[in-house]
Amino acid sequence: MAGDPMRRPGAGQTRRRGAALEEAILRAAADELTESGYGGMTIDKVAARAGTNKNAIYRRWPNRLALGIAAYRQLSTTVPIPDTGELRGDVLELLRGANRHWSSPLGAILRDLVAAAGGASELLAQLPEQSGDAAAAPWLTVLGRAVARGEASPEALHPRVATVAVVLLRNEFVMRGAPTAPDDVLVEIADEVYLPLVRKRATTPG
Amino acid sequence: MAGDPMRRPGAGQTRRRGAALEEAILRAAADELTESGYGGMTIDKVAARAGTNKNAIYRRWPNRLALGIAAYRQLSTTVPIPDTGELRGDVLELLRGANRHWSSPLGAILRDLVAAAGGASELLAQLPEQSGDAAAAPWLTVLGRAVARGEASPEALHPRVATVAVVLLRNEFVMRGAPTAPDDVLVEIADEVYLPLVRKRATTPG
DNA sequence: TCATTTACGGTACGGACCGTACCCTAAGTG
DNA sequence: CACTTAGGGTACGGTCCGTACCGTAAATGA
Repeated sequence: MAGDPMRRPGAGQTRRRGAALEEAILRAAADELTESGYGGMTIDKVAARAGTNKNAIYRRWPNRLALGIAAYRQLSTTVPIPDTGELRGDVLELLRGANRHWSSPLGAILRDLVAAAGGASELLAQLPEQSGDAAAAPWLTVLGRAVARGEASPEALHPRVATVAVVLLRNEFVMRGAPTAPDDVLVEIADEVYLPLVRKRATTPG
Repeated sequence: MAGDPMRRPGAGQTRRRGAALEEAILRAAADELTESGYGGMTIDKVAARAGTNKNAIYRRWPNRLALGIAAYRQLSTTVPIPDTGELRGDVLELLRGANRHWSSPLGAILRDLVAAAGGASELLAQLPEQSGDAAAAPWLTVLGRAVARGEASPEALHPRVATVAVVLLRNEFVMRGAPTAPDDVLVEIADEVYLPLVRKRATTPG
């Protein structure tokens, strides 16, 4: 399973081209990413695993980072939106999902990619979870239901407000290098920050 | 100013040792950091600029990252704590300071270092602004005064709550690769999230 | 004062990768 | 069945890390 080129060694060596080859490269790159992380994803190794060579890769992607981002996109999955019936439960569920994601190997890869992009927004934009509104969508959905139930204020239906909780959690990973945030932290973020923020609040003075 | 070894070329070449040499190396590394960023801070270049060689460096730091962190500490300065007389003014002032910091070359260096540490908490802890409570201190001070004035709720005097604003701003830098966050964003963070959060709030149901 | 130990400086090297170049050949194309 | 396009094999230059070795200046102490 590791290191086996996709080409059958002895069989009729039909030489892949175009899309077929591209998919093989992406699969190989994704495998390398999950096995060794972005730092360990070497162009030579990807080429070897895909049963091709560096030419075919550099003909398609300008550099290692671009390949890494493309490969990561194959690995990222969409988040299921919880519906526990009350806001707090949904919030904790979303936070736990994010916690699992960021503490998984996938999370480490994503952090490395973001770091390697070094603020190049045209590259960052290619990462699914950076697409801003894409990341905000589940939160807005959950909040929308809470607003309908009267649990949350309509003013909270604002991307920056809605995503506060997950941004705080992400900060835990970036600053502390924590492997996994303990559940206390999630509860604290929810109870001390997020829920007070989005619940119906009195109009504030001056 | 660039590339000049600290040793006078022709003069009596008194060979530096111990602390004197260590300081010279750190100065050279800090200069390289500001000139070329962390990615451009090469061990060879640091050694050349310090007028020494790689041995002297590797005898003191185990690798490039450790040297980078040590050098960065020399560059980081402490934040002045604003006192405008009202919470909103202080918050915006602190946010603007953070904005300047993160968008400066120093901010890029810090991001690269955090990224290179890749979650190694023993390294991250060496960075001044990661020391958690150190970063929270100005916010707690400003909030403390606001609480005394009756502008903020005492419950806000909690590191995780107090630092929410700057965490959100930092997120702007990490996710978007924005050079500088426009002032609108700071105002939005303050008015939409932070101030509603820390102002006196009614005890929440359930 | 002089032998001994310690720490620097010079230099070379192995090793890992990146990204590029060349050349041959299989796969598509008309 | 030419002809063009895209893969595959391979080699190479270049950069940088981290280590090793060896001669020598600086500290140490008898």
